[in-house]
Amino acid sequence: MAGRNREFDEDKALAAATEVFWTKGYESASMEDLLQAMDLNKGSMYNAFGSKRELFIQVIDHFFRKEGVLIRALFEQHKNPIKAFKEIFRQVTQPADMKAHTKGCFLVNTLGEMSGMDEELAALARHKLLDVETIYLHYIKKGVKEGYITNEASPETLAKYLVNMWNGMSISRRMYGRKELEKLVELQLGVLQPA
Amino acid sequence: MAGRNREFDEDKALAAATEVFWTKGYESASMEDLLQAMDLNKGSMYNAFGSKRELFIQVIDHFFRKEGVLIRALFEQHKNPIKAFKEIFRQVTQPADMKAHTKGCFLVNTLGEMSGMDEELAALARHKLLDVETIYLHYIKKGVKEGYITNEASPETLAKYLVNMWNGMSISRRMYGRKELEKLVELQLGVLQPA
DNA sequence: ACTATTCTATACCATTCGGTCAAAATTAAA
DNA sequence: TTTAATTTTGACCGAATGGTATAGAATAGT
Repeated sequence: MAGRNREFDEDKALAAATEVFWTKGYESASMEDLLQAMDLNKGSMYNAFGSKRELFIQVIDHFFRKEGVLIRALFEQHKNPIKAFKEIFRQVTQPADMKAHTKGCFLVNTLGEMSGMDEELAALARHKLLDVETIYLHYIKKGVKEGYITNEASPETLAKYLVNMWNGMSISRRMYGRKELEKLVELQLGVLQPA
Repeated sequence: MAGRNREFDEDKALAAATEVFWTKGYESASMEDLLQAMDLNKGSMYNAFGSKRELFIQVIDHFFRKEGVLIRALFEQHKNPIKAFKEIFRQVTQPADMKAHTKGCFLVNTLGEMSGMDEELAALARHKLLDVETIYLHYIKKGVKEGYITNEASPETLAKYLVNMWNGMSISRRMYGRKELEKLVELQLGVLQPA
């Protein structure tokens, strides 16, 4: 009841696959691309993950497991949730590098690509984005109670508003320069505390 | 110096191809899909359009030629540009059918899919969206002069704000139901006339 | 009527696609 | 040390991909 040990690090393999899927999208990412990035042979990959589709599902899960933690951490670092949102949107206005800028948001990309093509994978991305909304909602409620957020719309609507803002900026970042994006962030976050 | 006449209607062929590209995206739309929808054989298609890529370029051009006219017409129908924007976003909250709802915005889909894969096609979609922005800008300026729009941000920023709102809603429509989308439209268009 | 040109229709092509399989290699339990 | 389980490796596969070539039908100018 035993066998040969795995030689590759599953986490690193998933991270490498994430990069490929994120950059190219699901359809355009070929198994050859993925195997090369993951540094695996076909057999190993299919033995470990089953198929391209199943790999993708694991990649999305793996991605959000890490991302969710980061988002929560940001809100915990700031008493004022608006400050946290500013940090979140700094990823958009001041991306690490040009490639990060072009890649956009993995979940938004996936929801866009898979809608109408593969409802199951679309739903996967959609649910992760709704999980983000749930995180937002929690800290927006807190922000309203503590007086940081004064807009009279319901926290539920405000949470959706911010997810929608994220969705929009994930597209608009491919259209506008840094200054323009920063003005958009300022205008849109201003809605949370009307004059 | 002559020859046989074309038997198919180029406009109808492009419209049929638009439907396929819009629903499936560029990569996922196969030539077989396209030829079947356009009701053409390979030879005719390659003779008339050159390649899948060139067909796509023509499809995008054809699409926006019609769409640009519709958008301008909407603004001409309403003295108050905010009313026109409400009409524009009614496409999102009250789509013709479920399929139209899932398809989203052709230009947003294309910009998302092609960014990082084919910069030329991405730029094509981006420029069309910037053309939309230019139309918005024109009528926003008018709306400010005539007192319909009171937000003190520059018309240029407001135009980008509305394009960004469109981009966001093109994704969010795959996440939320009608009522929720309507609340988002209300909240976001409210920004144009602060209390 | 003739000829040049352009259309349609279909057989065909090389390449790439995701995926399978069998053999060799490795390991842990018995 | 044997045995059974598991992974790695790379050859292999059928199907689908975008694209080409060729033959025949139709239509224009001469």
